Amino acid sequence: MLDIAILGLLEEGELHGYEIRRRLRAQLGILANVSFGSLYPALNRLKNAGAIEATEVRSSPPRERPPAPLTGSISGERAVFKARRRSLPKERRSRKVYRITDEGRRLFTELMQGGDSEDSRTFGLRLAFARHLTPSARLGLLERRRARLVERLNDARSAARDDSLDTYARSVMEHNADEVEHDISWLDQLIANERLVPATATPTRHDDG
Amino acid sequence: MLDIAILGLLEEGELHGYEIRRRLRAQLGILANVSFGSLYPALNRLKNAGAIEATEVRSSPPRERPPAPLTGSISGERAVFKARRRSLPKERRSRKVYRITDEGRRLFTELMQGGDSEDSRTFGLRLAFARHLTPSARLGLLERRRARLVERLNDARSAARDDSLDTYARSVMEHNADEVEHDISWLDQLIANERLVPATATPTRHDDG
DNA sequence: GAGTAAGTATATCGCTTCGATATAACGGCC
DNA sequence: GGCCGTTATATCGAAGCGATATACTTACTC
Repeated sequence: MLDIAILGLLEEGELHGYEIRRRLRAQLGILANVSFGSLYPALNRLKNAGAIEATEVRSSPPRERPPAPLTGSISGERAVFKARRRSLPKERRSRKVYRITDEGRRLFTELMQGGDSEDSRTFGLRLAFARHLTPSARLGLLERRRARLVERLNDARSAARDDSLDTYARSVMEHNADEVEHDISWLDQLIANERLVPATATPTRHDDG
Repeated sequence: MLDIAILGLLEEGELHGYEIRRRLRAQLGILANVSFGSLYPALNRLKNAGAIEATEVRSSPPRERPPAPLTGSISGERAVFKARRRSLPKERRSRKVYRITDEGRRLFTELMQGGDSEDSRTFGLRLAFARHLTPSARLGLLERRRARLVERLNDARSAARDDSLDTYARSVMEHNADEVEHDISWLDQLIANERLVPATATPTRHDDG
């Protein structure tokens, strides 16, 4: 699950760990509210699998710090320090910048297609990166998800009919079923849209600087 | 999370592992689609914590049916009997029947109240067992959840406004926000209902067997 | 200008949960 | 009699989470 998210982000450019997490939270919200305790192991896992490469970047702005504070020119150092504080908010401490490999791109495609999107998070993630899929793969993703939700709706409705449930449990079950229904009609819209504009769809390729 | 579900079920009568799982799936659906790989460790955990007790039951005489205090309906019993003659003789191999203790009841109350219901599953589980809470605790649960969802709605809306998102990602984000909004108005109804009927609320105490 | 709070960045630990799998006993079926 | 499906308990490895540790920088306050 995390693998899809990481590879999907790295498809668009190299990033370091902290930034990956920041973007996942900002762009995908609850879908990928990921903690470091899962992110860093996931990055190592992907690195060991050859899906990504890491480069250690030392905090090296073009200007070097004076090697030794030998003399009493404290004011000189202070000036440098001050100037630095103003002008370079960019380079911080050592980071590991991750870059996707060919194997990673292959794996990404595989993960995007394969398996069924059991939970809504995995599906949401896949759909969020759906521009990387071919139109037919995209349609397949939507339709498989829809089929699964129809199954679930049946279960949810029959669970809600259970006589042994009290007010609260029943309310939860009914709300649950309503949400699944809502999800299905959302998917129906997406599917209809896919079918209407098969050729016009998403010229989202952009040249990266 | 599982602890709440297990203790909540055992509040209403003693059950064995397999049956606990069956009921969780049937009655709570997606909320507690639990696997044995989490159920049995959870049962052992609770046992070690003194929250539940286990009794090994050897293949008892086929006459007795200990497990089901669910319905009092005659037709239901006849149906069970008939089904039994055909396919399921009900008493099979050795089982471990679990029973909640006083400590377990204390823990259950604590888990039901404590912490914030971060994910919707934990909240749904708590609400499904809300009849065990006092009216004020119930109201608190609903209001804390509502507050959290309002926060989340802000995040979701601002994430959906992000210009860098393509059609698919934006659709996911917007759908997400819509669902949160829907959740909030559902909660508003529940809260209004709680406030309207504070005395009439849920005399759900039932005499068992 | 010193102290400190907050932000950036990587990493690990223990715990929970999941999916897969093993094992075992029994009934139904051909 | 052999095999499959159901009931039942249990364990394993992998994945993910929350908490925590460490280290460096930047920003805010007195």
